[in-house]
Amino acid sequence: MSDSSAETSDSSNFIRDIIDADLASGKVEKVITRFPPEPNGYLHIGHAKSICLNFGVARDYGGYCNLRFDDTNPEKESVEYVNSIRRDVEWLGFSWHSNPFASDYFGQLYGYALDLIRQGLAYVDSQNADEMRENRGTLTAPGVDSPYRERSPEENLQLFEAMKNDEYPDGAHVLRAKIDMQSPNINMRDPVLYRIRHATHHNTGDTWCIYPLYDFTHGLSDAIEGVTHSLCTLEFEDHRPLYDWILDNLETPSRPVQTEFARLQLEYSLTSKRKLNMLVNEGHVSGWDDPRMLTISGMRRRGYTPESIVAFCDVIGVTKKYSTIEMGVLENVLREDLNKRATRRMAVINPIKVVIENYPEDQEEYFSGANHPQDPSYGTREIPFSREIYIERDDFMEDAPRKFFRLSPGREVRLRFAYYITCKEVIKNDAGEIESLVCSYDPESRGGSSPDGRKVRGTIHWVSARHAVNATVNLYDRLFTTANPGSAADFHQALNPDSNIVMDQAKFEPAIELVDNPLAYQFERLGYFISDYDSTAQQPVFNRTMTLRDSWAKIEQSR
RNA sequence: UGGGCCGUCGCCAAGUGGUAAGGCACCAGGUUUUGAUCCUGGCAUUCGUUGGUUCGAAUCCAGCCGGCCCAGCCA
Repeated sequence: MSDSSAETSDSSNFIRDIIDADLASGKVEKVITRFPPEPNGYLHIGHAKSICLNFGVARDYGGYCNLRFDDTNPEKESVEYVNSIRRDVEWLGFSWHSNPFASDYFGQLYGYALDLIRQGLAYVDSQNADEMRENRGTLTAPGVDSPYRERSPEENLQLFEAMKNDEYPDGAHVLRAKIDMQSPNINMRDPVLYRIRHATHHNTGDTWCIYPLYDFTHGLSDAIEGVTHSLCTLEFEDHRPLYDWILDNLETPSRPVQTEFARLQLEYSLTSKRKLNMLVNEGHVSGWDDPRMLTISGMRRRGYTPESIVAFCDVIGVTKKYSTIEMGVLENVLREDLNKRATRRMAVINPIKVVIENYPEDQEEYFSGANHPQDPSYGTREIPFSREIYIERDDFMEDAPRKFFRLSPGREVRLRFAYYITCKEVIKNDAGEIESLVCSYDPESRGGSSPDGRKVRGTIHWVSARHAVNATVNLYDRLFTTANPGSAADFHQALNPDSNIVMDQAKFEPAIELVDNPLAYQFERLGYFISDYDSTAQQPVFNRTMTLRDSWAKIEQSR
C-alpha cells in the first residue's frame, strides 16, 4: 500500500468542526474512522468522496481508518467486488489500518442478539413479510404490535437458536428489536435484526443460515473496532436513533457516534449501483471499467489520476446540503492535474494528407520539440519531418471565415516546431470530398519563425506520413444527454449514442510509447490521452481522457 | 399530510452576533510556435421569505415558503 501523495486542503467542514470539538473536550483521544462499502459492486466517484473524507480526516488528525466490508447480504456480494474495492482504495492512495469484514463479527453479533433477547428487547416474530408490512403502518398511521411480540425471553432464545441451527426455511421467522410500533420514525417500529437466509457467504461460506441486517450490524461493528466517528450519507439520518438504541442497550467496547453528510451528485451521470449494474449487464458499456463510467476503475482506464480525483473531492466540500456538482468542476481539476504532468506529443486523429510540393522527395529532417512547454525537466524529443505529412481534417476549411486561423486555400500557417506552409491546391475525389492538399513551404521559416518577421496567426500540429504510427483512438463524451439522468423515469432515453467515437485512422509521431504506458500524454491541441490496457505495438489503442479547453469551439458555436 | 434533514452568486462553498473568503462557470484585457497553459481585472449593498430581539443579524427567536429522505426479511 502506498501512502497518499495527494494533499487534502485544510479547508474546514462541519465534520472537522465536530472532531475539533471532540478532541478539545477530551471526549475523543484518537480519531478512528471507517470506510464501509458493501462488496456488491464496483466503487464509483461517490464512494471516492466518502473515502477521501474518512481516510483524509483520520490521516489529518493522526488517527486511522479501517476498510470494512459491510457484507451482511450474502446473495449480492462476491470476492470479485471485494478485490476490486481493495484495489481502488489503494489506487486512490489510501492505506487502511485494518481490513475486516462485518461478517468476521457474526459470532459476536449473535451474542449481542442473545443479550438483547434476554433483556426482553428483542423477539422472534413469525409473521410473514406481508403481514409485517401491513402491521408496520404508514408514514402517517402508526403500526400495530405483532401477535408474537410478547413471547417470553426463554421462548425467544429457544426459537432464535433454532433459527441459527437451520431448523426453519427462509422467511419463517425473523428477530426483531422491541422498540415502539407507534414511533413516528418508521425505523423504530420494531426493526428486523436477523433474517433466515440459506445462502453461501463469500467470507463465511455455509457457517450461517441467519444473517444480521445493516442496522444491527453497523453500529456494533463500529463499536468493536473502536470507531469514534462513523460517517455516512444523509439517508441514514433516520437510522441514527436506532444506531443509538442498539449501542445504548448493549455493553460494547466503545461508543461511536454517527454523523451524516450529503452524498455526491454529479451532472450527466449516474451513481446508483443498481443503475450502473444495468448499464453493464445490458451492454450499454463494455464493463465496470468502461472509460465512460464514473467508477474508479473506469476513471482509471479513462486516464484520470488518483490525485485529480482526490483534488475533486477536496474542492466540492462536505456539507449536509443536497447539491449537484457541475461536470465542469471535475473537468477542471482533471485538466489542472494533467496539464502539469502530461508529456506533450503530436498526433493526428482525423488525418488529411498534405503534400509539400517544393520539399524534396528523398529528404527528411528532425525538429526538436519540448516535451513540456512550462517544465524544461521533461526534456525534448526529435520529430521527423518529410515531404508528405498528415494534418487534422478540422484544421482545414475551404471557405474559411476571417477568424479561422488555420489552413485554407491561399493562407499560411505554421506547422508546430517546423515550417510555414501555404495551401496551394485542394485535391478532391469524384464525390467531391477533399482527398489531400498541396502546399508549399518556406525553407526560411525553419523552426517556426521567418527572418522577415511576418506573423502567422495559426499553428497546427502534424505527423510525418513516412514516419507515422497507425493507431486507434477512443473519443469519449458524457454517457447521458441530460443533466440528471437518475431522476428520469427511464434513464435509457437519456443515453448518449455518441458517447464513444472510435477513430481508427489516427497517426502518431514515433516518440509515443504504445504499450503498458501508464503516463498521460497531451496530444497537442487535442487533449489528454492514455494508452488503453488493450494497446499493443501492432494495434495501438489510446483513450482520450479529456479535451483541452477550446475557446475556438465556443466562438464557432456562438456563430 | 407523521417523523427527520436542508435552503449564502448560474454550480459548489467559507462564514459560529461586528458589517459577505475561495473555487468552478461567465465576461473583458495581456503573454504565448498548443485558439492550451499562464497573468490581470470584473462578477452577492445581500444570505429562501416575513416579522421580532439587538447599537449591530447570513449568524439568535417565531411564522411562512421551497426542496430532499423514510413505510426491504437491501445497504
